[in-house]
Amino acid sequence: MTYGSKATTCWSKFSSNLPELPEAETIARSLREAVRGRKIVSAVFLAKRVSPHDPGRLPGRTIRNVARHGKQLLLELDLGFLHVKLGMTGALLVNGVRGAHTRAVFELDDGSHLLFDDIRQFGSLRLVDAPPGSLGPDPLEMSAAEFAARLRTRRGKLKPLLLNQGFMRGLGNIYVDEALHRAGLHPLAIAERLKAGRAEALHGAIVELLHEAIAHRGSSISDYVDAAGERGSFQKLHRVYGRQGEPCRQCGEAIRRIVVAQRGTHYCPVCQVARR
DNA sequence: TGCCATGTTAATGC
DNA sequence: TGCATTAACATGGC
Repeated sequence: MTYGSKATTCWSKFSSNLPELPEAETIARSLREAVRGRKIVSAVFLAKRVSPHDPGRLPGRTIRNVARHGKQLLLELDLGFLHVKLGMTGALLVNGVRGAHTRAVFELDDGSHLLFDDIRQFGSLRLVDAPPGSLGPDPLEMSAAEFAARLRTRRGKLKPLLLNQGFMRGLGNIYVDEALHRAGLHPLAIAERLKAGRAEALHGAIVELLHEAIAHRGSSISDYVDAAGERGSFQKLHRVYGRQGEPCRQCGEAIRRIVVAQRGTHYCPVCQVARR
């Protein structure tokens, strides 16, 4: 992905590939500073796939705040919410350069522009009256005991369960693999069979992982170079994701890659032993 | 060239 | 009901 050029310095890029909770949090924080209090002057949608059904409601609305909801974003307006699903390649750019993958352009009352770029168009923008209620709790807003209690009721495998946004919102493929490694749990382990202590330890690993990733502004796994140097850096600290064949940082064993629930799944066969 | 990567949703079957 | 499986969507990268 390339947007703008190094010669163009007066814009900021709030994006990441494969955005999960830490990337969405990073985007929300930086976007909040840039657009809070701004009024939307005009909104143009360039792709039907990603445009809301009633875009005419947007002009004149004031953006009161920007919140993260799992791995999604909510622009809180003075009338409803603009619900942003980033999908795999969605990006929100303040004063970005309009390009072939720009799907929406919002003109704001201070003269700035907010772009929604999305190469693969898995993302969407919708106007809603209330935050979506169909997702599970946020891992950062849930106690370890609550998490363990929820795990206990599930008979599925850990990997697909943690990817399931209805069970818990915010984790995607990268952070599920990283969390399971930190907790020493095999991706195929059955949720309900975990002892309470191990379930709570998994929650602790998830929270610690997410906080570290947020501190590093998330993971950027594409090779683009941002003019402002605002790429996330957490990809350098991945312990298993994308490291198949490389030595486990904990024990030296080669990281293995298997497919679970149609997703590449990375784990250490020594540190993450399947128990029965 | 054709497959892979990904998140989400839907469909189907057990 | 929950869980597994498969497909669809889009497109750049290899």
